[in-house]
Amino acid sequence: MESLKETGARHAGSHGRWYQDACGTAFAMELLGERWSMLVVRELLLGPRRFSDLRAALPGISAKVLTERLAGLETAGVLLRRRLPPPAASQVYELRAWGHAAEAPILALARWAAMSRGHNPQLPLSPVAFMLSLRAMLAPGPVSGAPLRVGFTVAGESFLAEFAGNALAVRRATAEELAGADASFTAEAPLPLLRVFYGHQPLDQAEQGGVRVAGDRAAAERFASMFALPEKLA
Amino acid sequence: MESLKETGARHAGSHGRWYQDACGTAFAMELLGERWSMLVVRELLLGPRRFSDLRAALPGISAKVLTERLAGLETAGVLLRRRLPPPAASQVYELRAWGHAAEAPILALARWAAMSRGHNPQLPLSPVAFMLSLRAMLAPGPVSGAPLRVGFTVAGESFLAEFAGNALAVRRATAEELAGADASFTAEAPLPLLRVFYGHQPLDQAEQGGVRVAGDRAAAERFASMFALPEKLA
DNA sequence: CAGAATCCCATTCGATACTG
DNA sequence: CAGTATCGAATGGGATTCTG
Repeated sequence: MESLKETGARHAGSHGRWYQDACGTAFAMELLGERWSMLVVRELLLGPRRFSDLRAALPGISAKVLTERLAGLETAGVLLRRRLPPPAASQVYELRAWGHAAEAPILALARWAAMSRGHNPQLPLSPVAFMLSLRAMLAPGPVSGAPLRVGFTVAGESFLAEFAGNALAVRRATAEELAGADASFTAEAPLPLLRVFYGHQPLDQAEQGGVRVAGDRAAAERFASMFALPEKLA
Repeated sequence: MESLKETGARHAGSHGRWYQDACGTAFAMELLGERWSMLVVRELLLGPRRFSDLRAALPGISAKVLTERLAGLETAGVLLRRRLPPPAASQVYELRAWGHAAEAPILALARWAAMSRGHNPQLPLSPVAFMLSLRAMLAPGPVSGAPLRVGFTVAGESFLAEFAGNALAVRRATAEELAGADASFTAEAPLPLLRVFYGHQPLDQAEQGGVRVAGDRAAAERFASMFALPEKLA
């Protein structure tokens, strides 16, 4: 058993109230349980973001609260603040290794919530949240098949999804990388893409609704069929 | 109490402020993100509990807050309140199927928190939280081997852990069921057991520290060696 | 024991205004 | 753009009391 000294010291990043509970879940909720904290981490899971990026992705958060959450998460050791090299005089927030490991519980929560009736997928969704949903909702089991590289451009942000060996990796990408993909989806907003990936909407119908599909159409079809929302539970 | 006015069809169980976000993580945090909510669910994961059981397991929660959280979780569809048959005139709270499915994200959060330095395992721990930690920290990979049934009595509460096919099931048990187990651990509090399961403390040393080991000692040894805290991340 | 009802203070939120 | 400062309003939560 590790030493863990500190008689009565509080956890870093704690918000002044803390559970006296050794359970990891309790500790996790001290770190991520404040309003907005987990969504801030979510937005950082696909790479560093600036203050204004985060505000844009989290409609409803105020500058004050975002500032407070970023400071708390930094103190907690979840993320760090990095100043970009001179050309760009700006600052970005970036997850540390441990912060990045929060992806697993975050996706697990998303899968759980999606099993609820009452979950409303019509609300706004950030591009990052949409891309992460693909990782959350990749149908399990032997879906395998040939590797697949699929590009996404959603609301101006580009990503590359790489499927290989029954796992799906997602990262931000440049236009050049998207050119090398097997297929690409482009949309002004995530909502029409949700219809394709979780609503079983056929591709040609989606193209009426603001989705552009480029590249190998069969690959796009196969990729889209790999995702499904979990069944609802009572 | 919340009156649920408003035409806008808010999410059930929402606490009046809500994220406008279709992401499942956001919805999950609306349901479980309030202080104490997730820990209440945790305490129900191994079966129904009474109001006073929950208060005892969650030191620091007030009657008012517990009442509010139970009401909110019931409205959200996570749990339901059941009146026991006449002999016992009391009431219990019980997870619904969907509520029970929250075990996956709850354990994922626990694993994540355990990867942090700063996690203090010396704090008090409820018997349920300890038993769940076994499910969270079962070492992955081909640990297999013969099935194993191990009893636990912690602070007067008894459980049976059944390992088979690389999976570990845990449930409450009666004294008779414990008698049929391959081995049994008994302790007044979870802390000394933590030293055995996560601190690599040898059994005979643990027996100096308030742990009683009964039954097949080799089985007890093998079982204890199946668990490990995840490695810390920076 | 199980909870509802009150009281009341500390914290927190969001909006707005302001600054480098 | 990236925050800070301030302020009124809402909420949270602990303690206490009351009831069946």
